[in-house]
Amino acid sequence: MFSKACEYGIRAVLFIAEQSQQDKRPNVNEIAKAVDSPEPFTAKICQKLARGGIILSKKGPSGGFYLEKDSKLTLADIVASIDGDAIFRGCSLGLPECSSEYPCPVHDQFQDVRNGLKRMCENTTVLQLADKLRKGETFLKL
Amino acid sequence: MFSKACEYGIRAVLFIAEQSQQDKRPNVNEIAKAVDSPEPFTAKICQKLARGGIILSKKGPSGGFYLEKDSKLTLADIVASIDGDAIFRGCSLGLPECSSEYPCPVHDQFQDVRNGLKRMCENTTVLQLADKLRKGETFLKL
DNA sequence: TTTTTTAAGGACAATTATGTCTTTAAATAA
DNA sequence: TTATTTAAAGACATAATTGTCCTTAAAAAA
Repeated sequence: MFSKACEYGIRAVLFIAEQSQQDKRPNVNEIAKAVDSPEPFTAKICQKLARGGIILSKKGPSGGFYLEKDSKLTLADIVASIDGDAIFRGCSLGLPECSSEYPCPVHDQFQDVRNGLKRMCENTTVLQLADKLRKGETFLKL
Repeated sequence: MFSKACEYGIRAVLFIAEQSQQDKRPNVNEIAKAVDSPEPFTAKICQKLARGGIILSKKGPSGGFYLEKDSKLTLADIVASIDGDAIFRGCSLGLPECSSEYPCPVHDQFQDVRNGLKRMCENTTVLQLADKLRKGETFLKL
């Protein structure tokens, strides 16, 4: 469904969000440990997310990655930033010209699934998910 | 969402189904042209589908690929045969132990989307889709 | 039987995704 | 100011996916 980079990226952002709520600013090493991902690859992904404005970063001692306290970030923002929006928009059979006027054989069937996915990702905020994490209701590794 | 191999595979099977309904048995060259896919790669995918019992094949002159007239094949069968069932079952964040007792942060949200996808793929038959193709209501390329 | 047509199979090549390492630049603290 | 900590950047390595090519085996037609 998502690329590995996107899986790690979502996990990383959720951890960063949860830490930010506690006024912490984890560095790559801490993030990689918390979400059980390869550290240098995680660094790459965090860089990309920071360049894309999805997360904020600060260099130097006690630096690291963080989110604004009132961030309105959604799952959809993270996914689009790493994997692009093909999963929300593209034809599931890869036809470049697929549309309702010129539909692929599964156009209608996938429309519903894709819209469901899109709506869910747009309506799920990172802060919501971080709350559940903090309460120990959900988990980021193992 | 799906691998390229799976996209080509679904398109190939739908073309084969539509041709089978007209008692034709297209060869790889005809399939690749009809669905606009690279011929040798398409051959590989058709081989795999034939080995998996998804489609039938016949060598020699006037040979090719075909389906039984009363095939009960669904989209889910094709996807599972090429990409496996991770898309229907696996954790969207890649956690190996994700479950309702030990859920990842997006477990509940994705449950619905994934179930929707699964149900749709299981309930959509290849013959249904081939009918629409034959009537010119849907398209396999461009 | 021979030739032709086709799928099957496997080796190979190219591309993309995943993952690592090293150097540089920024920021803080001493 | 200097040393230390950190992200940024880019080169590099590995693995997986995508794609090609060539040989073999099967089947039908001539």
